[in-house]
Amino acid sequence: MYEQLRRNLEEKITITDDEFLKVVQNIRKTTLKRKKDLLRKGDQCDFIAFVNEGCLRSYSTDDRDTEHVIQIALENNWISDLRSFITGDKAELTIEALETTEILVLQKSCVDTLLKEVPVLEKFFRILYGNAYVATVDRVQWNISYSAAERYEHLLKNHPEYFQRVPLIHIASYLGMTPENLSRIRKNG
Amino acid sequence: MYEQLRRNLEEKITITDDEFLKVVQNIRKTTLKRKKDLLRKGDQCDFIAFVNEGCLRSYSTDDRDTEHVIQIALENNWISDLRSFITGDKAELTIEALETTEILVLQKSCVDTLLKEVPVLEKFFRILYGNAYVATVDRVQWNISYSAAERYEHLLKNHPEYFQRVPLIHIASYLGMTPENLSRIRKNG
DNA sequence: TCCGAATCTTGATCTAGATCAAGTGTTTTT
DNA sequence: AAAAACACTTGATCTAGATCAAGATTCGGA
Repeated sequence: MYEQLRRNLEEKITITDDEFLKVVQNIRKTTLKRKKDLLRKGDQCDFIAFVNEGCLRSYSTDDRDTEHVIQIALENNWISDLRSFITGDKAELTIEALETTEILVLQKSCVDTLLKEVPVLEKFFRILYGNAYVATVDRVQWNISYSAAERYEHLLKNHPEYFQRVPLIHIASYLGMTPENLSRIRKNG
Repeated sequence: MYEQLRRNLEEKITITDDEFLKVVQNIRKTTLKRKKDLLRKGDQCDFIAFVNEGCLRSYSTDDRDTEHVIQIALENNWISDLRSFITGDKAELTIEALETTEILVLQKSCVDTLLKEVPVLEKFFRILYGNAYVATVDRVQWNISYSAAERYEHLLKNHPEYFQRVPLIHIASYLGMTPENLSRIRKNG
């Protein structure tokens, strides 16, 4: 049940059975059906979620009601509106299940308690934020520096699994282009 | 000398005189002349720098040798190639002084020691990474969602100080547009 | 204080990618 | 099993912003 989570933590930190038990005690397991929202824009995001099985996307919605996919999270990844989680501001993102998805939810209030009980988690969160940062900087640089076709090739190389699981319409949005354009790129390139 | 740094730390954490002294002992003060590089692409970025006085920019360089400004850092801000700092990979960014600039440099090796001596800095770094993340997500969302003119208005509102200090050519790059386009937007809008 | 380099502006043209529109194919739900 | 919603493709057109070019202005180092 929690082995996958434990492995994920141990990629970043060393944790004792006792400490891990404390983590588990602060976790809530949930299953979401396809199309169901884990978080809605405007609510406060007071959790981070670990994907055990399934797939979610987070997206923002602009003035013109256009959706922009920010993150795609398959199993063994964390998803949240980290900005809202960190600052306490209202969420700008909506998080939606793309398939029936099982997640482990870690509430912010629990995190605060846990950080005192299990200080090594400070390191875990530092690394988690660091990785989130690196991934996002990557995206900024790619969006700035490369053409739509180049961005597509890069994602296909680095995340081929997305193309097996996620509708192209969401991948196009994640890549910052229209589905029509992605379709044409796939046809030619 | 170090009051500004102390205030910056205390915006995020509570730190004792003793702890702060340990931080200061691990810091190196440097002054950079205009146009001089603090970091060059390809080197490892083994530090983070706090700007005491002056102004720096970080930028990436793509295949076509086009520069893309990633960060503008005036006094009281931290600058680094955080990705390289975190992962140990070679830096993709160059950091250059835009004016004569005084910085406080915190070496990665010192950070590792410091984190053991002053555990509260784990929290500081977690927050620093968190803020870096939030700022970067902001940028992704703005670049995705808004037109060049809207991005300009937003930056003008949130960072009017940039327009007093930083050449428009770098601001244009930061905003993801050509200097010509920025010039026209400023003329009309 | 002067010279060269950097910065900024304006005009003319070009293009990657968006938008609009319509049809086909494929899941999901009932 | 049928209907409805969703996903994908292809074509025609449009446009924000890039690129190219050239002149005017400002800045900063010797």
